[in-house]
Amino acid sequence: MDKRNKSLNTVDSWASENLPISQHKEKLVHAVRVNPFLVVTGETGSGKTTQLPQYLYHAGFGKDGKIGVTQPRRVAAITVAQRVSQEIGCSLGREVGYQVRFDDCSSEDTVIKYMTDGCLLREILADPRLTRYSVVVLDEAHERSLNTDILLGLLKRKVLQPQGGSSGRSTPLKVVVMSATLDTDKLSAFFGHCPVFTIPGRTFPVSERFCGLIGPKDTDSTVYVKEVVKVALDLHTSEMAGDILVFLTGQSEIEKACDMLYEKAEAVDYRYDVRDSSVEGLLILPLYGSMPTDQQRQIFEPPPKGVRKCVVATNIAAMSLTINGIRYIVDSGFVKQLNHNSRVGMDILEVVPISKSEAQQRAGRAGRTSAGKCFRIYSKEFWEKCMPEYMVPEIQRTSLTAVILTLKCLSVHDVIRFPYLDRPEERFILAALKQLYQCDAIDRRGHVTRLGRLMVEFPLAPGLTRALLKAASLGCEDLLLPVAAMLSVENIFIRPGQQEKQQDAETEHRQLIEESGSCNDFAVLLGVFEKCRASDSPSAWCRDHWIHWRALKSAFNVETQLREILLRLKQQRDFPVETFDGSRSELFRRCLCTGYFANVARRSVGRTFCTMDGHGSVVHIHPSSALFEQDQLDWIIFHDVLVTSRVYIRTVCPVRYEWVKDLLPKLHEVDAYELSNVAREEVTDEEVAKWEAKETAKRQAEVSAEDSLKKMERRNDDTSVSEARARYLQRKQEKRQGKVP
DNA sequence: TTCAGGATA
Repeated sequence: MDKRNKSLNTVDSWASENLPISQHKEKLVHAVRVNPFLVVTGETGSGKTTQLPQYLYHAGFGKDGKIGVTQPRRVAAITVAQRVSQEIGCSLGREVGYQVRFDDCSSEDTVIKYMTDGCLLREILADPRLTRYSVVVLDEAHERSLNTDILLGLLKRKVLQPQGGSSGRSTPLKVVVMSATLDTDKLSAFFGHCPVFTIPGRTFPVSERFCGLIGPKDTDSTVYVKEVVKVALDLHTSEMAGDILVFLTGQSEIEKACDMLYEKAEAVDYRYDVRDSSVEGLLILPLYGSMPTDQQRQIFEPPPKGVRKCVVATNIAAMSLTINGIRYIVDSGFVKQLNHNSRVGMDILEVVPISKSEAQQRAGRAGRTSAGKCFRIYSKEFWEKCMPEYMVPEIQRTSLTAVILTLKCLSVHDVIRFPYLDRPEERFILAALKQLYQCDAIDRRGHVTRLGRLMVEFPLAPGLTRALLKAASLGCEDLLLPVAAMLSVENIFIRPGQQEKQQDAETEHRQLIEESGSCNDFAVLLGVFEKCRASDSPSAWCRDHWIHWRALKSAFNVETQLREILLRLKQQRDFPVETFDGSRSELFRRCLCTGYFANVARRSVGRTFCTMDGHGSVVHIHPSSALFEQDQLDWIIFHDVLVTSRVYIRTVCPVRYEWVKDLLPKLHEVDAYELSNVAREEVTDEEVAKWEAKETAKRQAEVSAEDSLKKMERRNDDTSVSEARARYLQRKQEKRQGKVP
């Protein structure tokens, strides 16, 4: 083992003493002792993540309970726990441990527990008062992950509620929120203007330059690949030794840029054109999430002598990976972001400008080991006019269905007035409530049903969980468990960039579709899962069929986890049991209908379909589907929507009208404001019974399908939300005046 | 007639 490796693995005892945070040790411990809430801010390199929990541990905070520290990402939770266990001098999993999905490395002895924010949220479901913790530290709060945002709101409430003997905790829970950026005033105000503790960072200065190649009018994102290449080559010839990190948006852009870099570097011999005589060549390396890990090794190794390394990466290099030796940054100024569009009720992957704080974080990647330089391809004007101060937090961009169910299960009934640090748009919350009502997770008054309590246990989207539970009640969970697992991992079908290989892959995939023996994409997924698992060499089977082995391996893991959860729940006495008389194919598709009936579409003109969710969007079946170019379809359900050149639906299954017709009224009959439980105390059981009787009568009156479709479309247009609110308020007022019995 | 940024339980 060489020296470099050794120094990476040993913990130098003086290092932690030398960190910027160490001189604030006593003050920090005191601040936690006297305040229920504390905000700690400090740049990367301040040592707050590794040191603060240790200070609290040595100060005795671990005597009354654990010190829990959350991270938004798995790797961070694991590596920080490793580091801290070495510093304390215990084996990992004893006094210092971690817990992430599929990997619990903690024990009864564990006092400092690092975990993902999602893990802590799960723990709160089982133990709402967090009786096993004395301190909870939410780290990286500035990243504003969905789970951290929910935890912020929950912890704000938990600590303010009176606690004592009966609640199972002797001392009040302490909450520390750690954030890197300067937006700490908002966090402090959120927690009743709690104190903010600032720790100076230890990073090197990074000079920033706007190259001005992209201005506010350059909305066409294809330009930035070319500009980024130009700037990277310019700096290669004009700057002193040091590696380059280029930020781009995605795999295809990165591959394009790498091709161009190679081409140009060959056309002009850059080895003889560089300012620094110690730099001879350029090593170009792509880096993105779905890249095979064996190809990533070179990225983290120092380049050969005389060679400058140029890593072309996605945001993965800004968030979760650190590459040593980077001195130069080339920032495209863009990122791909999944945004929920509630007007069409779909998620759209968009290329958007990054925020100023993200740009600063990207620049900071050049100042980890020495002073660096950041080249931004956009103009100062672009910075000022197009880039927001902070990123829109995840909670305001994504589907809230699963999160709202979690809140409801934690007795947060009025989910609209929950203390959000940044409130999601009301229509997003209402849409989530509606979806939960549609899959029977909550009742008309917004209360969690027995089914909803079962559903919250699964780490899946509620619609998929509903289909799984339906199958379980019918005793055919073996059909849905693999499907649920396959749909919760990344796409398993490989689509290579090269034309020849692409055709090869397509032939293999078509073969798999035919072998599944049915025109149903869900059945294709089930077939792939079963065939691969049954083969002698699953990894070779994947290679032969152009299937992502990494994705399938993780699907096997997820399936096992889902099966364990289901087994546990099935032991409950009141687990639902149903019977069904029909073919296996029909059984399978009817289970899917139960979960996905909100995603139902009907044939429209030609090969287009029209969604029946009230938006009435025109959609196309994606060319990768088994149902693509099928002419005999009428009603279909689908798993998700992809908006690119057209609105595509993927993972499709044909259904019969009789299977969905009884479910369809549920798509439009409900008043979403009632579900939010704004006026829980005012809605009586009798009122609900009357309302339901009225709805049944209305349903019976709907004679033809055509009729109900028209009604649905009318009721669910853009004004439906305001109308619903008006109806609700009117009823409330009438009730107050005694008009309604 | 196609194109998946990054996470998470």
